[in-house]
Amino acid sequence: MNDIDLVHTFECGQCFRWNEEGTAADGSPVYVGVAGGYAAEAEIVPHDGTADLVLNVTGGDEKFWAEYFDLGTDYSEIKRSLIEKDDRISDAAEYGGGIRILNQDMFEMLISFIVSQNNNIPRIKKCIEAICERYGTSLGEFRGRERFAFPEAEELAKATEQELADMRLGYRNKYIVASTAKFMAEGAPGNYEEILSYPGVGPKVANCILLFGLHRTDAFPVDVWVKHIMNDMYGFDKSDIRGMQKFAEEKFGEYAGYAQQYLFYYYRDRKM
DNA sequence: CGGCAGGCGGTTA
DNA sequence: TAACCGCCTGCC
Repeated sequence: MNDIDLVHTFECGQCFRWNEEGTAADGSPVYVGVAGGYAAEAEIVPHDGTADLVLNVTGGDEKFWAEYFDLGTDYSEIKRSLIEKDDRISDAAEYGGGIRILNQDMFEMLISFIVSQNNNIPRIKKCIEAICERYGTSLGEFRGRERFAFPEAEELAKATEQELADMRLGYRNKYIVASTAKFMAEGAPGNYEEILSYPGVGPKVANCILLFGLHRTDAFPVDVWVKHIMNDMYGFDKSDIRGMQKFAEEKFGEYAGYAQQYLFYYYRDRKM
């Protein structure tokens, strides 16, 4: 399989619990993370002129991990389709060509993207790790460190606003407590309107949850970076979020989420 | 010290 | 329904 690269996949802003923790003999990065309540190590190993994803996991069957890494999707076809619709995206689709949109847990996405608002990635990761260590189940030691699952809603429901405030989550503490309670009471949200009804969830966060938690690949989250990009590449006024959404819907359709990830990853490395 | 960051929610007009 | 502003915190 050629359309997979761990740096592209884990550094494009979609997940917060995978980190490069070593290097393979050939110099390629080795990532360690937790997904679905299992700790895992991931690396890419060259094989017959292509690349194999090799996992060392503490649990989860082959089906789970294939689904998690979206291995059943033909990304070459997606990139071809996007470039055909708009050749301005071709450089970005090539640059981040190994991105895979992970199939992640809905509740984890809900809380993680609430934490992400007005925040940067290193700090988001620290906050989420602190939540996992305090409220999540221990998975025992893996690769030299104790690992923790992201807490289930019933586990996180034990958290108080004060505890979360003490963990430096800031004004988001109220949203986490309220959204966890809502999730417990109503079950997982299934569409944009339901996601948007969660406290602390606005349009940007809701689109992230749609894309990463429900794999709704037509979702197109517009954050400040995407505003910069849409202004720079397509001339949109930075305040015209509705225009950007409409453009993405009409131009990229069911592949808008992939387009957003390629553009985001491409521009982020260029530090506009 | 002030300004800002990968937004949201409440208040205005 | 658009525009504005306060907000926790960390970093510059």
